[in-house]
Amino acid sequence: MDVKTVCLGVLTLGDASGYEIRKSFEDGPFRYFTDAGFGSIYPALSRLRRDGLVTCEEHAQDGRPDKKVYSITAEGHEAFADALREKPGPDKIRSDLLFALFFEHLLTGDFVAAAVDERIVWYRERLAHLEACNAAERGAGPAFVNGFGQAVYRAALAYLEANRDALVEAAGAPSAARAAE
Amino acid sequence: MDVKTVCLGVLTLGDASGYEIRKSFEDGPFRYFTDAGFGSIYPALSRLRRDGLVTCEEHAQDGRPDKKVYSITAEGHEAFADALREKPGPDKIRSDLLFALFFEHLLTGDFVAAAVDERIVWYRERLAHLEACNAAERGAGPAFVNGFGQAVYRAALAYLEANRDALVEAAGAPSAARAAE
DNA sequence: GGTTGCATGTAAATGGTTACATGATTGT
DNA sequence: ACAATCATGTAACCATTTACATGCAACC
Repeated sequence: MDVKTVCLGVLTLGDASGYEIRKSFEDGPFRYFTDAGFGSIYPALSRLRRDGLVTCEEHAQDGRPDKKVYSITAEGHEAFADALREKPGPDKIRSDLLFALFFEHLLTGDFVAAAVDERIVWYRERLAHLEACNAAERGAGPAFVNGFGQAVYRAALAYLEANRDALVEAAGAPSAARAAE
Repeated sequence: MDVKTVCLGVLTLGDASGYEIRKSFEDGPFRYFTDAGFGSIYPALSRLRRDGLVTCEEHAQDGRPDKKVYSITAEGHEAFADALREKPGPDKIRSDLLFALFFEHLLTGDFVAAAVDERIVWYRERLAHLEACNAAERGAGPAFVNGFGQAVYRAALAYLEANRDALVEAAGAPSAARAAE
């Protein structure tokens, strides 16, 4: 999903500034779809405005730059609905860690153990965040998406926990063995 | 993972041409890490060669362009091992479909049903492919990665199958209802 | 005094996709 | 005849990331 479409999606839920949209990418449900920073959001909003898909109202503030609050227009809604109906591309899992672990024979047991343990903690945090969301109140769509995320994270976490030791042993643990002597 | 590193990784498994590397992105285990096309692989190989991380031997062929077979060098191996040891970024799931389903209230039941059913078939195919791979023979790393993929795909598939009907109903099915009258 | 949060944006660099360009062979 | 497979590569375009640039307020 390109940044423009995701911004449009956020704006269907209510008016927001570029800063607030970014925040919603950090905390909100969109965290699991995009991680766009200011450098892509601000240009995206400018283009959406130029194309008439959003409007912008400036609210003066003291000691800070004007807050620009964006609202989606009727054309924006239409463009967004069109984008949603486009044939979605395939789901993708991208994991630098998994790529590295594929080459386990080039790594030490120490490294593998640390990396997997760190990822287990990370998945536990993510899962707790999803469980705390209470997405059911937001409607069927958000609940479905939240549930999907939970299912996938739970599976990933369980797999890492169950297979960590075997992989660490296979990699061999030179410095750990030395320390145990 | 950038294309250069993935190419290096493929070459640690054996010499290959750009064309063969691309093929391995379609069929092999790297399918789950990248989907780079020729337009990124050929420039990546040129840069790797320029930087001395790979060498290239041209094999003349009749009626076809020379086949350029690349081999990883000692410096290449070193650079690859360094890349593997870099702190991996977070795992990412990117799904256009899930994004669309979040906005279920803007979609028809028909659309949701078709999209989810299609994705169920897609996950079943992917899962079958992973199960057929017999990654265990290739070593502990490949087996671990393959198992992870299976675990995640199985969870995704089971979730879609279990929650499809509820989401379709929530979206409402205007044209289906009309047809049933 | 330093960090975090609020608030906006630009510019350069990176990286990747898509389309183009070529051309023989093999299978339907 | 047409599509697919083998085989390479370039060029234009697009999107995103990263770094820069500014500046106040609140908290520790």
